[in-house]
Amino acid sequence: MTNEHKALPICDSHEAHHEIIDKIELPDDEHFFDLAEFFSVMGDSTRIKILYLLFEGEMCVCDISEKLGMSMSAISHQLRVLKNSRLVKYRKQGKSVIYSLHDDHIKTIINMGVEHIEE
Amino acid sequence: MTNEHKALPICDSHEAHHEIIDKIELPDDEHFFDLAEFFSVMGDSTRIKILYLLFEGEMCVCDISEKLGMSMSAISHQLRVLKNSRLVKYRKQGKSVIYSLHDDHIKTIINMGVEHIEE
DNA sequence: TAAACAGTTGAACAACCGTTCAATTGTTTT
DNA sequence: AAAACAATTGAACGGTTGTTCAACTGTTTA
Repeated sequence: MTNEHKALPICDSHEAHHEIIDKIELPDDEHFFDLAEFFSVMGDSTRIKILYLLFEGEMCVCDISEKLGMSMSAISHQLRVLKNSRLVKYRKQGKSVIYSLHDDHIKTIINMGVEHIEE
Repeated sequence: MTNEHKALPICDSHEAHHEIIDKIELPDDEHFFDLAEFFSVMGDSTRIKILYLLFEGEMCVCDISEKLGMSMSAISHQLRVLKNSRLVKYRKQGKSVIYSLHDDHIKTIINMGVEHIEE
């Protein structure tokens, strides 16, 4: 850890800019980390496809796997990520594990994304 | 490309499930790709920090760089990503390039993320 | 109890991504 | 015209991530 503070750039008009930017208070790094992590989870097309399927109702791993044409293992790995971020929940029924959306506001978030890319 | 269709799993109750899941129509792959790409752009803490700063008003690369304690190069690379996704826009002023939020609904999207992680 | 089945898990590999570094562009100042 | 400055760019490096494969768990069926 011999890292010293790197000399950061200071542009000519900084005397003026400082008055403004010094007043800005940002949340902790942890806040940004969590937020980025959440959006990262949405940032994979397989996971978004799974969420789209679950818009229609609960579904077992096998169904999702078949509908998306992907291995159960791949789907299971992704469901774990979605579960950890509280985007989906599950219940067990015999040999099956049945997944569903954790709650309904996920649809809203995705729709905001849809609006952005379509505008 | 000798890849044949892999044998996909079919669970016992699929006779029943098929009636439901066969009816589900998903958008094209491109739709999911674009959507995932958009959320991926939000899925990096440096980029979210930049957007947070721009909530407060327009800012040059130099200011952002100093406020976040990161090199101008790193910030510039990220601003390019944000620009390509139409999350920020810019204008030139002398030697400086001044960035601002592309529009206001970005705040809304981020706030939905904040709500999710805080609930 | 053994076989079949739905699902999970961990390791491994390739593809992707963010930062650094050095070189470069274009504008302004001297 | 030369020097200083704000910003961009491309290559390179290390770290992360998604899928595959094989092994495994737990439940149900024969």
